[in-house]
Amino acid sequence: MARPRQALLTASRIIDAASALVDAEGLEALSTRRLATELGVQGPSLYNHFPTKASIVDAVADAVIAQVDVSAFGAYEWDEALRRWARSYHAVLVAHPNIVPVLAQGPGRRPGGLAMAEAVYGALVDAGWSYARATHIGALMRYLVTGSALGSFALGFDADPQLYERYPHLGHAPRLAEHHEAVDEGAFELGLDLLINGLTARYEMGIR
Amino acid sequence: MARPRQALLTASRIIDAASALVDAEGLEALSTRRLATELGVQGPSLYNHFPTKASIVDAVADAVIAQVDVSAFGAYEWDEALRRWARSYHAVLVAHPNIVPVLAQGPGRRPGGLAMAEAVYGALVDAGWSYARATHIGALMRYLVTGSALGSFALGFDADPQLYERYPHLGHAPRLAEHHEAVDEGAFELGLDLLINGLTARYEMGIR
DNA sequence: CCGTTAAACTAGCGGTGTAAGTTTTTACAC
DNA sequence: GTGTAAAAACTTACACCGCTAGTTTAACGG
Repeated sequence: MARPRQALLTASRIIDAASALVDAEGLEALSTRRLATELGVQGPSLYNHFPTKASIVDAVADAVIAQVDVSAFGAYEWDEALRRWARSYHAVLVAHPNIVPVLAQGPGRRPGGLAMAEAVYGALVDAGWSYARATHIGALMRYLVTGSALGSFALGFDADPQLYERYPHLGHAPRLAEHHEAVDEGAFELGLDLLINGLTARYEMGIR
Repeated sequence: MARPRQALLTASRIIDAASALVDAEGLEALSTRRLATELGVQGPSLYNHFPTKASIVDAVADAVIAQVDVSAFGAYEWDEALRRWARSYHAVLVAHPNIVPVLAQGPGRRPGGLAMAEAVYGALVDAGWSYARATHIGALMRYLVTGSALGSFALGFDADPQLYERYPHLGHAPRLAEHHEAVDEGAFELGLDLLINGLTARYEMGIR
């Protein structure tokens, strides 16, 4: 087949297929040949639309970040906005856990990530936080959200009970997987409460 | 060369060389052939000592975790112990950033990681925290430490100034890299303060 | 209508993890 | 002491990887 009358591929078709593949089978399953097969095409054809595989992965990551709702920053006080944004951010990452390792490396040059950073940082600075503190707060929220999405804490423990015989306090560890959603959500919500309540207290004391 | 009189490889020589390679050139540079070359040996010889490449990476990760100081849990109150442990954990990860993506996936079956979890969880439960809350606190601390080590927040922004022209609040972003250590440390210390002070307040109110 | 660009193809390079089988040495049982 | 089994190196090779180069054909702009 030479050039077809109707293009078989578009950037968005590629991103959609890549996202589906990563969601279903993980980052390791995303190879150029595999992705091309999924799209009914040969591997190198992808390079007519993206310069490298990394740029495809980046596009997938940015499509996920674009789903995060930042509208709270125009509608609520900084603390409530931060809380609502963090929950949306967290929910999106939990829905697409396999791409989190890419997101955890930072926004890079991805427009969605930069737009989100702009919204957060702008709202904090507008509320009166110093540039340095606004940066710290943005970093902290990213630590909490990506840390909690990057490999479930509960699922990070191997389920083999025999493994824990030598650790008297870890007897419940192999059963963590059963409640992993509750464990991970509980930790996230506790962290969110502690961070935002603590920040609010400082803010009201004038430490910004 | 058949079997040599003196074994060329041992598990610990392999782990040492792999750690050095990962520290110096990153996880991507760690290939079996490259590692073997570094050890003066052919690639497949590694498989006489480790079943898979993943098991080598795991061993490297566990050697790093083993450097974390958990001795504070026997010597201080739970909150001060938590603070000292977290700082040691953070320092170790900052010293070996390239292996953090592996650590962030959880302890798995690695003895060092399990021993650390045992120390933390045991100390929290002994201090009176409920099983559920102790789990949440352990998870939270891991989120903060791995999140802050997994790709510097400050270095996660591309340094190209042109990239930020459309984002009025991100004008300082390209210069974040200059102060990245201070930014990342500041965020980590702020998070540690907020989390532990918040937990202490709850603890003293009897919410455990 | 003609030249350029676009979008598919095939062939192939150098790399990856690792399985299989070979050779030689060492350690141990009788 | 000798026979045997295990250990630790080797070579070869397979299937896969990201990606480059060059080819073919269709669509588009002047």
